[in-house]
Amino acid sequence: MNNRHELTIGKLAKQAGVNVETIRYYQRIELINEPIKPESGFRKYDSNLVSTIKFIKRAQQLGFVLAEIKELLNLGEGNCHDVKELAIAKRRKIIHQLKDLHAMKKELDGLIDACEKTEDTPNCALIDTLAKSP
Amino acid sequence: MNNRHELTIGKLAKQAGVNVETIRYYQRIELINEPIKPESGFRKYDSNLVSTIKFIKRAQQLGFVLAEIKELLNLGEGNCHDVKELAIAKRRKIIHQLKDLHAMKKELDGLIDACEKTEDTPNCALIDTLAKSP
DNA sequence: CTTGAAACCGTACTTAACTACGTGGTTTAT
DNA sequence: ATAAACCACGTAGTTAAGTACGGTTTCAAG
Repeated sequence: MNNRHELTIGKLAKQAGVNVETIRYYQRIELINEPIKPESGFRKYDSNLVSTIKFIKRAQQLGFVLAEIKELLNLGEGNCHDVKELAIAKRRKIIHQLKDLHAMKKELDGLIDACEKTEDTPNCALIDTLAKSP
Repeated sequence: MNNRHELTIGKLAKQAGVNVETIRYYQRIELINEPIKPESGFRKYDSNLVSTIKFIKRAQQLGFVLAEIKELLNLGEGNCHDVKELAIAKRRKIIHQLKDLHAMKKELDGLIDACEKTEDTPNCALIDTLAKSP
């Protein structure tokens, strides 16, 4: 689908919706790898990196830190034994987050609903509910 | 259920599972408010703050930053008009996160499944899938 | 009533994740 | 072929969210 071609760092950054400096930062911490620099000229980036960077950004919004995202990105490599362990751990974490988010959404639904019906501010049960999630 | 009583900052921290300094930090940024100091003696904290702090910690794990959490905590106050706006925006965000997490979980399920069946590492589609989520 | 653990307080340090900056090289549009 | 725009690289600065620390005060147990 995606015509894969080569990009300069600037194009890559624009397409991925991040700053050029961010990409250079990701390279420095080895989250993505820096293409070798040709004897003369600029480095060329494969356009599939656009997806990778977008993935990183979304994963961050979901509460993953870059170190974890690095692991996620490496899941495809390495042998299955290790991959499975890691994947299961990640999944556990995600299931937990899903549970919490559901609870939070339900509370917000209730809050919004109550607001719809009355001028009276419902005393917020949101905190207690979420706090007792283990 | 929870016998509500007064705690010192140290007890509060221990019960909430955070550092004393963290509580003092939350006070500084006005995420929670500092009880007035009695003419003589230590400040006393209401035990319901335990829930509040646990809530903060969970919300952070869900990707909310302290500024947003502050808003969430204030949802109960203020008039219903504002509350509703905020709550709806938060809910939208949460729904979005739920969607992403579901997608991620499904990918991991697939990865784990593939690992179960073969020694062959399945080439990870996770990135592409997540990346195209708007 | 003393002494050791906590609380208080202000300030400074740390880590993660960028973002900016300056100097110099390369490319491209005119 | 030359200026504007962009890339390379190293270093420095920023913001959020704590964490540490050092001196003083206060409480509580023996």
